[in-house]
Amino acid sequence: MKASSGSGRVTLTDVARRAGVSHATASRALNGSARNVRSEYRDRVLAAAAELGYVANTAAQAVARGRGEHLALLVNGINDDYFSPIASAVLRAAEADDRMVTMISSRNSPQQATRVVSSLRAQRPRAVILAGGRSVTTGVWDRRLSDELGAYQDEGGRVVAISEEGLPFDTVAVGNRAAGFDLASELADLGYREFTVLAGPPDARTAYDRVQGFRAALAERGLAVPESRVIHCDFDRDGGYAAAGEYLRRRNPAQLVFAISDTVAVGAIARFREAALDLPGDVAVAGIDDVPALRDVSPALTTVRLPWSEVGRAALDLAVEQTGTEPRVIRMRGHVVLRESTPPAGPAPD
Amino acid sequence: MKASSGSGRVTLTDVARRAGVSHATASRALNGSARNVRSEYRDRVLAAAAELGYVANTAAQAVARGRGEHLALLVNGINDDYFSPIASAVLRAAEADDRMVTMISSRNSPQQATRVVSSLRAQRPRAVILAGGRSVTTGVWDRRLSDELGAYQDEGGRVVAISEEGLPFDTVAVGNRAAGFDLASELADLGYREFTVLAGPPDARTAYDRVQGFRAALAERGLAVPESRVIHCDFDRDGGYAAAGEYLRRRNPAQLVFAISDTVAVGAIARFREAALDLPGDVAVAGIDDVPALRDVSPALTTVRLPWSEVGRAALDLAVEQTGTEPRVIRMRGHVVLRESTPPAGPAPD
DNA sequence: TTGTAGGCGTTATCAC
DNA sequence: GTGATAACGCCTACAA
Repeated sequence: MKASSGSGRVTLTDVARRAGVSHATASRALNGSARNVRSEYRDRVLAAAAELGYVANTAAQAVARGRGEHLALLVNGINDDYFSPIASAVLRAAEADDRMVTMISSRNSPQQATRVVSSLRAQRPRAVILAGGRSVTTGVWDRRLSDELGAYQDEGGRVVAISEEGLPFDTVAVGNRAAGFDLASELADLGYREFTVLAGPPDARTAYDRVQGFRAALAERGLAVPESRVIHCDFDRDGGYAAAGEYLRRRNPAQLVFAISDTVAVGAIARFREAALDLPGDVAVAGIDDVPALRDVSPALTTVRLPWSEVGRAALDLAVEQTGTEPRVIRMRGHVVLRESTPPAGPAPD
Repeated sequence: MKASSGSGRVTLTDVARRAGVSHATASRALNGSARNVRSEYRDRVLAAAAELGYVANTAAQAVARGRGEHLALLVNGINDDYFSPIASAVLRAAEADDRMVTMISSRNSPQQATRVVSSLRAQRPRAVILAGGRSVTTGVWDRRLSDELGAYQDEGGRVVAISEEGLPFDTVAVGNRAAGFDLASELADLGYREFTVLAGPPDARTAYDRVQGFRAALAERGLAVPESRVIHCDFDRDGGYAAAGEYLRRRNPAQLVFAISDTVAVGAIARFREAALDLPGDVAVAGIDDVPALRDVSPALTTVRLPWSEVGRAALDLAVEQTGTEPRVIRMRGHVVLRESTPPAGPAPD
């Protein structure tokens, strides 16, 4: 039944020989596109392959076809605590499609990124997906990286960017600006008027867009966030913790603290709790992302759920679909989830 | 400088031609092992490669050499909320080594797993790492999967298993039993005497080992967990939530609820909070894993930190090191982290 | 040290 | 439909 007996690998030639046909026929029966093989032969080949435990060599296929079938996923760092929801969404979509994905991290560095894309290029994947997202600073997209990706495209590869708009590639845009906008709208509707923003790094596009959207919605209502109430910080839990400390230090309390992400919000909450603040009594808190691992924080966090699964799905479709056309951009929008951390507020602050 | 000009891919032959040497020399200068190439030629080749933007085709290399340089990582599912700490540890180690990793999920199913290993085999990676871990049921390791992995080994590939002991491969064992043992020891020292165990699935090896260790430590002290206080559940947050509900229903309160993982513990805590229990006043809670995203739950969770980074490192070393010897096994042990959720307890329960 | 030639496992082009 | 035969891009004896 299973002949893992011999120590060597089984090749197509072996299968062909055993089936009494040529390599060509065996190839066609097993992996070929045109299904022009007499069923008798086809069966013999399939049987032989099964008996020998034959497994096609994708590397050889890749060199013969000029390109592999797998996808490459470029993330910009692998944290211990959370895995980029974007990356895991892409992985899940790929799983559903039975696609292999090779992951590689750019280590948050443009220099490394070009090196890394170069070695991605070496793999000749069908497409590379840029799962940039949260911590990507605008600076990462320097000239060389673009060149490298351009070269890859020239070679016939597809590039799909997630959440990084403005790149000359197919892109799936998550509505970062919209997320901020919708959140601010709902909060204003709840009666909030005075906000402090934990704004993330000044050069992080994602963070910037979220803050922009937030402010735009407020502006429509004649509200605003003065610069004195914008606190920049790292795009993670500790950044939120530190920023919350700064907030306390400034002694300029707001009704609500808007953190550009749930992780930042959680750090802030931890800090507030240390300061014995009552949440949401003393201050309300809201984030963006709706990270599942944080469902059980208390108070339950108001946030904006981003449609990561759909984003992953869309990215995969873009990566696989054969379109020689212009860069396409798919736009997605999250939705606000109101929870305990932002109860309805009185019409005016103290 | 950079000639991404032409739309075709640049091959070794192109580089050789431009440098005025043979394929062979170019190959040796760029990727070869023996450094037997006159420095003048070498420089010319390197220059030509740079000018042309040459990137070696790993697929072709893999065909020629018989095996690729990348690693394959088999996980058993990709969750939205957290990414297996094992997988991310392996990824980080690979990143440090500049190794590419192709990820694939077995989808928690033995049938799928064999299929999946088969397609892994097709990629001819240098090694495949089994990042099984938490949700692997013993049943997953059925005959066919082993056969498939065996065949892969026969072909010259290396297999490294993480946290799944007893397999005929190199393995990095995390001390699951030890984790349970150490935790129970510390808790007993704190004065706890009566425990309920949220034990995870009956057929999950990891969970089983943790419970075993827990009981063993208690036994040494003349303590025990009666079967009536063992509650099986899914190995995730919702499992913990449900199990905690069952605990409440049984009206058989214990001093401490031991959940076989932090995620389970968090679900339980959520349920307890809904029931308006005071934690840790009414009941203490402890878990295992020390998942970073859960650092800020309240009360802060007593747990066992497992050395995932070291595990990942070790797995990578095993995967890369050339040892034709017997299956090696590296054993690692975590350490207990006592926090608010398990304050010192009085010597006797009520 | 360098180049020539053959081979790695598949696919693709053509005659048959 | 099927089977030689030539790519595919690279590596590696082997010979020079």
